[in-house]
Amino acid sequence: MPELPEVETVRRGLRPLLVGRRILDAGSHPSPKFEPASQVVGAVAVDVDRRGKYLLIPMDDHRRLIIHLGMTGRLCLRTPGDPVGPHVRAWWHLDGDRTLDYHDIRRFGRIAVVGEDLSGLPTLAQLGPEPFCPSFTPERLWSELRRSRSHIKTQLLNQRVVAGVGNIYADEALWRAGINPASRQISRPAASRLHAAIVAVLDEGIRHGGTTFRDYRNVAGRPGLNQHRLDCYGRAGAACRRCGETLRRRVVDARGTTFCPRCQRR
DNA sequence: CGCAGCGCCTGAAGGC
DNA sequence: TGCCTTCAGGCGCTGC
Repeated sequence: MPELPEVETVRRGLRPLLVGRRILDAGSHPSPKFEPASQVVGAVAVDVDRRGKYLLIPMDDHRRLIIHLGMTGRLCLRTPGDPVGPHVRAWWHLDGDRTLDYHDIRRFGRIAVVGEDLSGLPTLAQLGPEPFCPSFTPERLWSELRRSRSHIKTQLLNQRVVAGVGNIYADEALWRAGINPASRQISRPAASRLHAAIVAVLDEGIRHGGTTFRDYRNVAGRPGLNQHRLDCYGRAGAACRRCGETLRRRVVDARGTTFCPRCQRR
């Protein structure tokens, strides 16, 4: 489940492989979610950027190739003679005789080519602040959270509040801030703790190459290391590292959620 | 306009 | 052993 740290790790690996390369040919799985891949044939990749969980690849014709990895998306470079994986949903043949393959077992990902207009991608168009950007402040988070009565965890998963947080890092941040995921209102000091926790867990995720539970791999095909450092997600039934209570799992708005019933009281 | 609920997908895991 | 059911979840869409 690629979230911001996983997508950022992919971005860093992909950039040196792709920048300056011309797309000589491309193809895709027959689905509107992947067919736009072929629209960049003939163009040269100028950079590899990221916004939230989206990869944005500006081309020399001023359009951008957008890739969202969904739940199981992977990007990797293939050399001639390498076997083609069974779940390749799109591919771009580059000058230099390499092919960038987009694998996606469950096809939750998406590919688009856009110019200035992002109206075809409303989630990207309305994305909230980048967590590491100075515009993401405790004040801004608190005022955003006060506008809604949804569960706090659900609000963290809303990409308009802050860009790039998914299920794993939402659970980690709420655990670290000592906030119950089913809270609907939090205090100003709690919002401040949550802000710091979001930034910290995402930063640690990036520094450890992302979190691999099952499918996530970087561009080199290797899993991340951050799964060994998580305090909360995936640890239901184990002891809380802060208070020793047994971590519990429940469902919050249809999302599996792990939390500590003692140090994340309502 | 906000938000709850559903559908999309496939492989892994568990039950019988 | 093998079949069936359930689960994982980001996001687009629908409808209240």
